[in-house]
Amino acid sequence: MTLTELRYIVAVAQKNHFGKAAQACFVSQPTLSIAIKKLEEELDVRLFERSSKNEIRITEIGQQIINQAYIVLQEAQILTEIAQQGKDPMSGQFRLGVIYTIGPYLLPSLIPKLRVNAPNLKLIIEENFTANLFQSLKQGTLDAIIISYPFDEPGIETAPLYEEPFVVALPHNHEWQKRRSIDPQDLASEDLMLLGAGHCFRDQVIEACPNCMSGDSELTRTLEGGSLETIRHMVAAGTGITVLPRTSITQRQKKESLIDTRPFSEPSPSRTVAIAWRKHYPRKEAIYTIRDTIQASPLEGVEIIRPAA
Amino acid sequence: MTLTELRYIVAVAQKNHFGKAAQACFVSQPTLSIAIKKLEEELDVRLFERSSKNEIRITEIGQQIINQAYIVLQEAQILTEIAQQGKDPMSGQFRLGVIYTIGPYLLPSLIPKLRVNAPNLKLIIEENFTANLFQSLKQGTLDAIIISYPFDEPGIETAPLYEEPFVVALPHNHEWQKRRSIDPQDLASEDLMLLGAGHCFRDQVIEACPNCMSGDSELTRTLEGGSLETIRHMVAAGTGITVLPRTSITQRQKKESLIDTRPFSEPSPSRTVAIAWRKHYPRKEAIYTIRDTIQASPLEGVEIIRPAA
DNA sequence: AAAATCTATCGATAATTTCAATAAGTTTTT
DNA sequence: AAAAACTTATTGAAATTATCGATAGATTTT
Repeated sequence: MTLTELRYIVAVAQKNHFGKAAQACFVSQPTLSIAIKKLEEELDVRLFERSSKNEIRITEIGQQIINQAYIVLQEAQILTEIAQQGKDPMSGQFRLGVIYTIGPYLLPSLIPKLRVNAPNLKLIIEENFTANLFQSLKQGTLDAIIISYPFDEPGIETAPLYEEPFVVALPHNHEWQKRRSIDPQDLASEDLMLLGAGHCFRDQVIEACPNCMSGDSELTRTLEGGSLETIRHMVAAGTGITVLPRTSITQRQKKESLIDTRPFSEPSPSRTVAIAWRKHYPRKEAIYTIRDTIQASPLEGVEIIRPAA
Repeated sequence: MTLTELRYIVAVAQKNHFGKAAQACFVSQPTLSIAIKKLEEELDVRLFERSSKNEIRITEIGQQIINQAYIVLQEAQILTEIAQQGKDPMSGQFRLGVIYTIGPYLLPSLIPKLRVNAPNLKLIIEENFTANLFQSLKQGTLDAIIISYPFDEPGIETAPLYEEPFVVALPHNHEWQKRRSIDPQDLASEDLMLLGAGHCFRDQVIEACPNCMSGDSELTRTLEGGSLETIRHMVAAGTGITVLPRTSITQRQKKESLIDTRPFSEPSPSRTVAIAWRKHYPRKEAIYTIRDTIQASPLEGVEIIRPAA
């Protein structure tokens, strides 16, 4: 049984005439006759009662089968309509994962812009650790993730978005207030508060600032489940200092905040934020749009990166 | 789009593996790959995300399309089931027409026998004049009709069932009581009651009995819309005599009835009862079964006719 | 590097579809 | 009765499509 054969019998039922049905199907009359004969043989059922002169008649069972054939064809039509409607790569769900230390700063500006640049894209956001995001990406639960380099996994492609410097956050009364910039080495002597294990930002800070964890203070373990915002409030309260990614500090926040920030002395430690997707992901256009949207109006204080390519 | 292609994509979705899906479809892997590629090109949609090592992934739109493909295949399956169930020519509706002067005598014995011989045949009966039955047969509203010869129409085939003699019906007190048989010529002198126009039996009696309608009595017009049973009661009441087909007289009726019957003198006038159907009617088996059922246990007093064939 | 595991592609062959021409069967007209 | 008209079935050739085995290409694992 083929869809073509079903189209033929429906046409014959409508036209009550093999020749006219063939015309309506844009085939010759023998083509249609043979196809119907083949279907009748396959089903072992006589669908039409042919008579030479008068119009043909549909058998009782033939009518039932033609009704069902019509249903099959309608469902097939719906299938093509689904394909038609969904073939725009810029429409449908797009599940984007973002790590904890980027999401709160990047998404507020990104989401409204994407609403404009890709109005049919139904964005679904998940914030999590890099490791969890990667698992979901590999598994297919996420379409793309925004993470920090280094990130190199088989079957996964990445594109850098921007380079983001780290800054030091101080309480208002801190003695480093008078410094213009901070040397990473100096952090070893301070009460440094960091995120818990699992946050790549924690590892990056530790790597950038030699011996900063030498004390391995009680404080660190206390903050195991916390967020950058929690730490920021603790800095304001004078509990200690911390290192923040530059994008967590907006111009507006700088003025109103209870903390002060200082850049590191050059070369400043930094992280490269990137977007990653499965190598064979079919809707790369959507990913490129997200990348371009982010790069078209970068967050304060970052340096956008365009790959050599 | 073909049903085969839909089967392939459903298989791939189930197996998550092109090779295993191909095996399940009993085709080689290249066959399946090419078919899916062709469908993807036709729909202009990527259904699967292929990666060399890991299992394949279904795209969002692909999942929607596969769901719909499953529906299409299910409906196609239902179609074959309809065909399977309905392909027995001895099942389904069978619309049988019978003329007024046969139905009441033939059907009471025929219907129960057919219930046994063709238990799945849903018999639907229509009684009418020959002309109306013929129209319905030609139009396809009836599958077969039981009529009396002569009956010769283009596109219609017939088979004789039995030869039925005519008999004379008399009131108990009639002077012909003493006769063993009646000569058709003698009817001309009697008050003969006949059916109205349209009944072929009327015409056959008139043809068989010369001058019987010479008087063209008032009575005849009175009976225009009547039935044989009405006339029978009028004979019993002594209003006149009539001619009846032999099958309207059963053994039991003979004893209990208020009328007497006498055969015609040989050669007796008679009618040939036959079954007729459209030449290309596809369920001839059903017709043959009806014919054979009637002939296997003929009504009283008839002579069954087997065609030379 | 090599092996293993997928899917894609190639080239040849088999099967199917398609058409024009025409046959065969009926009915209507002449 | 023969011819014309009309309809579906059949035939034979050509084009298209489906199929397979072999193998290439890509990627991950050993």
